[in-house]
Amino acid sequence: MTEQQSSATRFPVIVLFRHDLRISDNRALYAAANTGKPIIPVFIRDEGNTEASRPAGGARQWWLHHSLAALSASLRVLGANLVLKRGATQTIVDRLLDDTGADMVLWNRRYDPPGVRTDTSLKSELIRRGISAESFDGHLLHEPFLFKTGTGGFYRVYSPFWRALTAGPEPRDPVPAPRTLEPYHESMGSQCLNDWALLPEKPDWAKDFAKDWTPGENGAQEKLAAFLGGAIGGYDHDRDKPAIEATSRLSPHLAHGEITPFQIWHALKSPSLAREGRDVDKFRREIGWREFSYHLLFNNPALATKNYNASFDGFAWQNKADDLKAWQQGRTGYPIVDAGMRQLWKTGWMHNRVRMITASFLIKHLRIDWRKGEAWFWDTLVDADPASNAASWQWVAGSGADAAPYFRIFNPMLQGAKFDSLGAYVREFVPELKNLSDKYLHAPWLAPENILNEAGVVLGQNYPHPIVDHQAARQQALVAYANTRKDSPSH
DNA sequence: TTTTGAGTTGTTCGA
DNA sequence: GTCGAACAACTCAAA
Repeated sequence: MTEQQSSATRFPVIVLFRHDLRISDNRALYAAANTGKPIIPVFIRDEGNTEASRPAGGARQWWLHHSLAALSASLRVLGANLVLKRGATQTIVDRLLDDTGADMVLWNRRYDPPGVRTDTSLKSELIRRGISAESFDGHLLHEPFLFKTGTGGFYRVYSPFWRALTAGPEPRDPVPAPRTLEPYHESMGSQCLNDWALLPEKPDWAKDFAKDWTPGENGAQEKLAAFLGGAIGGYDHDRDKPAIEATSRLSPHLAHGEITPFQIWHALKSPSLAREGRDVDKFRREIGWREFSYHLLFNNPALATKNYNASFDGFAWQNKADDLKAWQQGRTGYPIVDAGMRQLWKTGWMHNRVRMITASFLIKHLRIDWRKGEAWFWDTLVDADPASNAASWQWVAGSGADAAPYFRIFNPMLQGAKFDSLGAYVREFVPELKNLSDKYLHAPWLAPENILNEAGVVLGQNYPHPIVDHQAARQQALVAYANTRKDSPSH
């Protein structure tokens, strides 16, 4: 070995972690390990300004704390120490390069607009200075900047998007976790995770989260294995029933990159699942919706703040503060809505079907701007995702790409009766109604006085009267929508 | 260029 | 009780 080669191998390589908190199927980490160089894994908390990233909401911060602890432990087993830093990405990286003499920086790509901006500028700056900088896939099966319609645009409708995605080359296989990492022995002055104060105190509203969730890569793999070994068998049939554990619950793990869509895709090809073809297809399409949401966000950076369809800009929102508060606290008087909002607050997650019901209620029954709902979900969901959250709220509002028609207004009583017919979901999260019979559970105000008495329900005291009348609210929403269409410039 | 078929998740009304 | 139509056109994506 020449003098030059041996000195080249001595320079460490920096691996940036962001929302890819895993060691398996981590192509940046894998590539770093293959260089044989000492490795410095770094997580930079770059939340000083919204130009760099949308600051994590409270529930995501709780998750992030535990996920970083898990990642740190996994890396230590491999021989590397995770370095925690806080500040602007470029500044921190510059300092690390100066301090260590590292000549290579690797990371996995982000697709949210601030992340893209930050990483694009970082890469060009590093390359300009002769530092080797490379990024890898992992967060998405498709690269939004490569994925185009036949005429060169981006997809605005899900079905053609999905057809094109599945007609393309089979997604790559996952790469394994590195067996070992070459340690870097200098102290890097890592900050202390506890000092970041990511966990809530006084009150500790996340105290029940750990009953449902195990943040980290191991937790993610356990959830996947449990799902593929069980619930996927009834996925097509039961996934809309919130009382049944019929969904994968992988969303927070995906949001933090503790598992990749490549790993999920690969696992779905297992021969043991061959008999569940229909359910597997259905689940794959949900992965597809996550991809589509990122596709939309990548091509519409303001997806979380601006109506995708500008003809909604003139919509007459009511935005009553009391109504918003009642919705957030699960006190609307509509049991299925309240159950959902309380599940969200208690567990940091809400069943997908109920997300649609609660979102529809906020937007159409209360006529509160979808952005206020999006912001609440962003703050309270452990799986809050910049793409899925924004795209889904716009979908419900009717303002999004390939959105639900505006006149599609969920009826909370019907939805409750249809998808929580036995009432187990409502009874779990709205216990004050638990003794009410199925017949009135989704519309307690219709129950005769004696039935309410027997169930211990006193409307207006231990459970609210409905804050709006369904029929009237529906009519008003349709009128507001019709007026918007009349006023919109395109008409 | 034009045409064509299609488009996650619903509700209500009236026959 | 069941069923089909109306609700709104609009625009996308590919042939």
